[in-house]
Amino acid sequence: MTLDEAKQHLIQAWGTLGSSWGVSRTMAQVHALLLVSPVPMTTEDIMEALQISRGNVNMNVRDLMDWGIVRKVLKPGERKEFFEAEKDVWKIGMQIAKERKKRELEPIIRALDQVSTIEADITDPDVKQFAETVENLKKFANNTNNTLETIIKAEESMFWGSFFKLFK
Amino acid sequence: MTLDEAKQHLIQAWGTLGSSWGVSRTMAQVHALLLVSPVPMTTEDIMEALQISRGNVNMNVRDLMDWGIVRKVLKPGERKEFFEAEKDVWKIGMQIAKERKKRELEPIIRALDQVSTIEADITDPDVKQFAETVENLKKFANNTNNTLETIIKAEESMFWGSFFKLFK
DNA sequence: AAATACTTTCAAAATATTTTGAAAGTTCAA
DNA sequence: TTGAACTTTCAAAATATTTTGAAAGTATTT
Repeated sequence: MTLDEAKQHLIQAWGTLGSSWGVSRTMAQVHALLLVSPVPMTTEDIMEALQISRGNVNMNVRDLMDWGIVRKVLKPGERKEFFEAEKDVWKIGMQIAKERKKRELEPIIRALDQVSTIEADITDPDVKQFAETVENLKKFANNTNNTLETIIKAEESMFWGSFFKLFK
Repeated sequence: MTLDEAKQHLIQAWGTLGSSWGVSRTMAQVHALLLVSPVPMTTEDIMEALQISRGNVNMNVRDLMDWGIVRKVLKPGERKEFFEAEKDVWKIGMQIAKERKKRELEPIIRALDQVSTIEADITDPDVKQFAETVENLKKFANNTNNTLETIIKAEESMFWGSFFKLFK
């Protein structure tokens, strides 16, 4: 398998993985492409490599930056913008966990809290089952939230730990 | 908020959550509906509650059964099939983790292994970056896989633990 | 101030996914 | 064996999502 074949394989697989986790196929592919590139790429490089339009690249790169896993790089003397992906796989995982927690876990916790304000007769089996299920979902969601919080905090303090070591 | 309003809210929120995690909105809604129902429901009950077609209900219920979080219930003397959701939230979580591991994590690990068979000059920086990134992705994916495996196994042995206690 | 070199936006087009419903299939009782 | 009661399938229709590309916007140089 040549490098280009291998890259194509990986980009395809990453796109498929993305789309089964609710991330658009193309966004995942752009991410994979930047991930395996040894140097930052321009919009045109990406258009060329994935055969997609300028607008599409622009949009997906912006989303990846919103996720905090791709950065804009400006080269002195160049007008064009370059993009590079975070290469530390653990950091990528943490960043995605952090964002999904904020974007998807916290909203569902708020929705569950809302829905708990139901005022009704607890002797009605329908009401009872509902209240109980919601209560259990809340517990589970809060647990997940706290666990992630702990891991993310640990990760960040480890980062600052190594950061400060540089100055010892 | 009345029970019906609360149910509607929850079903909506669950649908939204599902679709941001790559599960079809309707499948998540059917799941939520069964989750808060105190009794098993028929295809027609579900059609009525969510205002969707028979074929749609049939398909989504089948998928939920494939995920192992909804069961078919046959009532003696009734021709119709009833469906009920697993109510134990922790079990639901474990079951989903188990399935996604099988359906999405393991395939990507295989893809990464495939892509590592690239035979090329390691002094080429392009090849080097690629090999390194793939290596790191593999480590991360295998780690995740093993962690899940451990949790699932622990969960299952706990289940068998409590199961056998019944016979003491 | 105008020209150049880019980036961003967004309505329309293309594509992908989901939904429908009627026909085919199945099961069971008479 | 037939027919009634149900479930499943799947091609076509509806809907949702993604993609395009050209126009508008922005920043920099001359």
